[in-house]
Amino acid sequence: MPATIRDVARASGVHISTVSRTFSAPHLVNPETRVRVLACAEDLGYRPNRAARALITGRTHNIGLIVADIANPFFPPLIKAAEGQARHRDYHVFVADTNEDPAAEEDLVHALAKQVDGVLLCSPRMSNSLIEQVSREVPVVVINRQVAGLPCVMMDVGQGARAAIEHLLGLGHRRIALLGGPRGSWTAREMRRAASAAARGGGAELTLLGPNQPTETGGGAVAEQVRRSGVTAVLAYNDLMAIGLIEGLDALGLRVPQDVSVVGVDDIALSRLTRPKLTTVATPTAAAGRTAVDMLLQLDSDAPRGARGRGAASGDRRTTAQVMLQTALVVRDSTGPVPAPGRDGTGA
Amino acid sequence: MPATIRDVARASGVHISTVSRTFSAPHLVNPETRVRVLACAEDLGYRPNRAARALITGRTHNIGLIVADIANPFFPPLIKAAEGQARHRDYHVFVADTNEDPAAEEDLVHALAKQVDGVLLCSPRMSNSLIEQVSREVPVVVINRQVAGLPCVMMDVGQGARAAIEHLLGLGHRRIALLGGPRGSWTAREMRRAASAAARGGGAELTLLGPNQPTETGGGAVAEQVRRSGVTAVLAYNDLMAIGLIEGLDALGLRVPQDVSVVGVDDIALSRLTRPKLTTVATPTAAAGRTAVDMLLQLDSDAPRGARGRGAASGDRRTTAQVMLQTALVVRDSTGPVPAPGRDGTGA
DNA sequence: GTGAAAGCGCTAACAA
DNA sequence: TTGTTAGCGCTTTCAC
Repeated sequence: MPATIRDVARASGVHISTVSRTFSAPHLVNPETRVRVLACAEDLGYRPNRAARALITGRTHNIGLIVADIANPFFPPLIKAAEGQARHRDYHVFVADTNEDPAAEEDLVHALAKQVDGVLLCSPRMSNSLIEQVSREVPVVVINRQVAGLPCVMMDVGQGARAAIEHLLGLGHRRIALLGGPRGSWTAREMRRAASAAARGGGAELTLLGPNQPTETGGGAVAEQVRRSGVTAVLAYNDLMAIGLIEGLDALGLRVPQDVSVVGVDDIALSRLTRPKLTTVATPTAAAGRTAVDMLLQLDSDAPRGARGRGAASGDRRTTAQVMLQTALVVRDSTGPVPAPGRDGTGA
Repeated sequence: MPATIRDVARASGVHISTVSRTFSAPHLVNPETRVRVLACAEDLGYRPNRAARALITGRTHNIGLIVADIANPFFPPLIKAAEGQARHRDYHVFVADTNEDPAAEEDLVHALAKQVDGVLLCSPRMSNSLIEQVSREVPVVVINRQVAGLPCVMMDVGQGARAAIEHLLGLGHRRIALLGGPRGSWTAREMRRAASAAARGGGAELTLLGPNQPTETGGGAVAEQVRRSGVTAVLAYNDLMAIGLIEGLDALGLRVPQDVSVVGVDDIALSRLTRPKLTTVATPTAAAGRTAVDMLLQLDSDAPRGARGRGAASGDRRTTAQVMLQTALVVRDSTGPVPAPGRDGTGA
């Protein structure tokens, strides 16, 4: 039913290769021929079949975007930005959800590999070595993780965690807890490292709680632990956990920020809408999505491809960019001065 | 670099057509040959190229999912559910964002058409006639809208709106406002119709405010109008607007639910986390995503396709299902009894 | 049960 | 500037 290149050729009285050129190398065809072909194409509603084209050019003009959980509010802005940037460059985006399952990540990369020019791996839970391995099958840009030798887009959560701890120190807190994230998370590791250093430098004690599910439920689940630990402030792995924790503390009769200060990470839209409004480390998720797409497409345009170009210099290691995006502490209402001794929730 | 069917054929000493059969019609090949071929394939890391296969079978095993705004919290659960269901059936999903732009919707369908077996149109802003038109190019399932002759998955927001109004009537409210949604929204129209009827039936006066942007900002923007209108309760087009409205009313010194009751629609995750917790009409978004995928794939398996089957009975109108999913009112803390006269925010 | 051959829609040498 | 030819990776008749 849909018109093919042959239909257009027939209608405009030229060979199919001329039609092909009209679309993929217009400058190589006589202007008059071109307008005629274009008119016929328009007429028939012809659009080149990208899949057929990909078969020979080696470029699909598709990319894959693999995330742990589409419904986690951290990801949608990233997905939206990546998709927008990709489409702006005339690429379509496969989105896939792994449900936080490392094995699903690997499967997905393999399944998508033939249909895409590259894959964006967001906050992968796979091991670094596995990532390197799959990156030999299809170009990969990693988001939210550093993998040596691979292009990566990271957010400087280390700096963010430091800023958060210093903010808490400045409010007088000396007993602080870090609500860790999921096992295998690069972000969680970076936060831990930076928060520990900052706490140590400020003469504060940092209690590590975790690993935890990076969700509201995960945050609520540790409320009791937080209470028992006697800390006066908490830095959570992300906003969702922070919000869950605040709810949990509330249920235990502890007020935020009067009894306990809580800081999140990500600055999801939600963090502005809860009561109290959340103090959090804003991460540039949309920028990360755009940047990652640009890097992937850059990689792609460098790489030799296609039926003919195969086996050429495709193995050369070009300098692989690693980008670190800045974060910023946003102080809202969930942090406050350390409570006076005796006023804390564990006492009277 | 990636292994092709020919590599496998060479390695296992059979013709490529035998390898092909091993994957697409295993029962037609001798068990012994089959295991040998499979072993070689495994060995070489061979996976059939779906795009090449699609060229001849006419089935891409991809679907398109077109939404107005990925970052609108209403959509991610739907996207997640649809993607999960699709992948469960061995389909990959292109996700595209139109930024609420009807023209972008049309472009996207055309751009995706050749690469997918069908498209899911979520809350489309296009006209019905345009939807019918594009549905002739590629199978379409419409979500959140009724289009005659096309398969549709709807949520019964009419019933939901009625339940919400009745809930408010039961609390004594007689002056109620309906915060309308965006222009061209089927949901907005259904809500208006049902809410008007229910209000009339209950002897209440319904003030229509809108159309509005279906966002938090859109909700906040009408707070002043709501105050001036003197209503004691508001039914908002969606939760985001309801939450924005509550914020806006708060800024004007009006308390929810003491001064004004507010009901949302959708029951997004967020609605459980704000203060007050939102009373809202829960819509089964995940179920809608799954159902729509199932309907699309059903359609797909009915349709004759492929290079050979072309032009057969592809024009026949099979009975196109239209599914209406139930909604449910969830009463939380943003609704309460009508304030006693004199206590309302416009007075002392 | 397997191989030979044609061809899906398209691009890319090469020749004219 | 245009046409000819070969072929991307795969499936599917049709013989054998």
